[in-house]
Amino acid sequence: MLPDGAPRALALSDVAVHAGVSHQTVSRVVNGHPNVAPATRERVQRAITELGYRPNTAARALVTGSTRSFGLVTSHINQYGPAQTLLGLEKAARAAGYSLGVAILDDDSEAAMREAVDRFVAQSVDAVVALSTYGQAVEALRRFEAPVPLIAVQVGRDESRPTVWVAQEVGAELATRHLLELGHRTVHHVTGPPDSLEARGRMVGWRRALEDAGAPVPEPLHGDWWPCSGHEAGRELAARVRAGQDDVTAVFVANDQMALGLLSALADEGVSVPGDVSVVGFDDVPECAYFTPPLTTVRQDFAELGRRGVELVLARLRGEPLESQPVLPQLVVRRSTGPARTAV
Amino acid sequence: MLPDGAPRALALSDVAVHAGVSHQTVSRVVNGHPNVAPATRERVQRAITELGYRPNTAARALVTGSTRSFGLVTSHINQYGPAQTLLGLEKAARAAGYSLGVAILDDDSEAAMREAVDRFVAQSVDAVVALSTYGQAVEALRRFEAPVPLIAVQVGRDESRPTVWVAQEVGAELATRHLLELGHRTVHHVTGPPDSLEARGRMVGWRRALEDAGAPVPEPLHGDWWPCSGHEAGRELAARVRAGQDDVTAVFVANDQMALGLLSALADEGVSVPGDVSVVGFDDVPECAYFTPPLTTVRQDFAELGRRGVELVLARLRGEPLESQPVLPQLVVRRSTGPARTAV
DNA sequence: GGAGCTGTTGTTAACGCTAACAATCCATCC
DNA sequence: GGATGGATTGTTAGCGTTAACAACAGCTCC
Repeated sequence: MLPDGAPRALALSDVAVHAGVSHQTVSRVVNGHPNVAPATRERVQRAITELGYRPNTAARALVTGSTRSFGLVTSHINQYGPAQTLLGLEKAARAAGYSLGVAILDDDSEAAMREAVDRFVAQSVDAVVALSTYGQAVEALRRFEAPVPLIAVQVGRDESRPTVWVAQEVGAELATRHLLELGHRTVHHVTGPPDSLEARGRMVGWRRALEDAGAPVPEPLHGDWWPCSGHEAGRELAARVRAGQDDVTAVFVANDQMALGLLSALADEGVSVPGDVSVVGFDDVPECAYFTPPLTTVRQDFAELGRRGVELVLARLRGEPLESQPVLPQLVVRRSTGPARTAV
Repeated sequence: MLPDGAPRALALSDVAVHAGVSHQTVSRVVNGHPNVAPATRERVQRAITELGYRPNTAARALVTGSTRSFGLVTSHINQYGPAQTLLGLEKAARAAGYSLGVAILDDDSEAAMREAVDRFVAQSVDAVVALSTYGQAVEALRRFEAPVPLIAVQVGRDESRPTVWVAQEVGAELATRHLLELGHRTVHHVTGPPDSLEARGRMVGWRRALEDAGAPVPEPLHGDWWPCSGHEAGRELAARVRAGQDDVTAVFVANDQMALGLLSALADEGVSVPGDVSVVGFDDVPECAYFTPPLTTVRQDFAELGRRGVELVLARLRGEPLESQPVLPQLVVRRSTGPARTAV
């Protein structure tokens, strides 16, 4: 009886015997080297397909030092943006002949980040991509001296590392200006978690748009990306509306999920959207066209982000510098925004 | 000047020289073998930490034939369920000392599935986990003769392969019975895509609950998991409600996203939920407590699913059979369901 | 006190691949 | 016609690790 099913995988030498050449010639064919006679090449090709040979990645990695794989470090992969970016990354990596390993951080600490990167380095990945990480983890990234290229995706601009990012501020300005142009005196803001660079970028853009327009900058409300925090912010704002503080007529919420919670709270409290208050979100998740009312929001092209991330990695591996341009977000107007009521 | 930054990674032999032992002794310490004198072990340990040595995964894989890694094949990772399951899988794999590679299928064809599995096999992964795949891909999985264990997660029960799954029918029965118990004469159903095993399971459970109760089984409406298709179904049903077909008082929608679309369509058409029609979803995504109205739904514990998937893989690798029990879903009652109006 | 353990360490040979070099063949050129 | 050179093929070594075996110490036991 055989040890366990598989009778030992095929090696180069098996193919070589079958084709009547040396193993090195087979290696040359497999790797597409020039200087193999067409007839030989074809004979080897045939032997390969007949036997169903696949090169052993581990052996190759041992001698070349490259696994043709990337490591992806991320947290919050269960959220729309990161998941969508992962999709783009994997596809682009695969197209370039690389495979993708993932590590999900248990928390956003430096230790977790360091451990994940270390594990990838031990696996001899060719590069590590850090996706949408927060707080300490981002700081850590900045300081790391890894023996492989370290690329950051979607964490906002970072001078110290190669980075691919969406221009968060631009998106936030777009949203805020849209509301101001509708005649709102000012725009309130529900932020994301303070240690998220995306959240900070959106806050910066919001503030800048207000200041540029000479509008007052109200104290922002703080959220954590989840609908629940948006709901709380919504209750708070609804209370102010009912108390007659009529500067609350427009809200820019830092992501769509929180906007959903906010809409739900406003509806509960009898505040009409967009009649009393206009709301803009961020991300353009597929659901938001079906919110009540359909949500005006800022679309980020996450798949593109993933693609550019891989592009940047490949450029780095070839030793080219390639300065990446930010991906630009777009405003998507739906029914949650409307003109400000004319003041009393 | 050095070739390119890294001065060559440390090898066992470097540590051996530093500690004054043979490389094999270092290997024994690294792998926790018994029969190393405590004093030696400690000396080697110290050398390891001083030098910052990390074993080379490729070399180890070459000789052992195991990479201590799993491959995850999936599509639709941008949806809540798969993403959440990935989280559970990665964490459990890491805890067991395995790393995780991902392959995302471009489409649900057999060719795509075969190619993904092949790539993982060439990478010498220890096992391949297939997550929530559809159509041809699932069929393909059934026929594959891979040289590594192939485990299916979340695709419903499958006699031919080790499988971890949520009892979809049970969840669907829970939802349907809940509506019947509220006094609805029958329950309409919006399905998922027909080639999804989950969708089929939910339809089976829905039908069974109706038949058990002696209720009529209406023709189901077909969706594709996305909010847009739920919206269409909602318009269709709203039209029937307004046409006076008063058997449309309760709908079980195969996932929460479609339920959102449906709620939005009903609201647009002036159909009150739960006044005129009660709605139940499936998944319990974090948003659904903030839908208008908050959605009654069926909760699946995806993280648990991931954990059990890894458990099953590990059992297989140890050669134990381990028959996995299904994960049981739970009904979460919110405000989208209410008693049927008493008939005219 | 020597046979026979047991525990500890070292030596050697793989694993499957690529890189470097050597060898061969054949055409071309003076 | 032999030197020159390019194209093609083969040979050898080594990547860093583990497995198998050998070697040796120190102990127990009769």
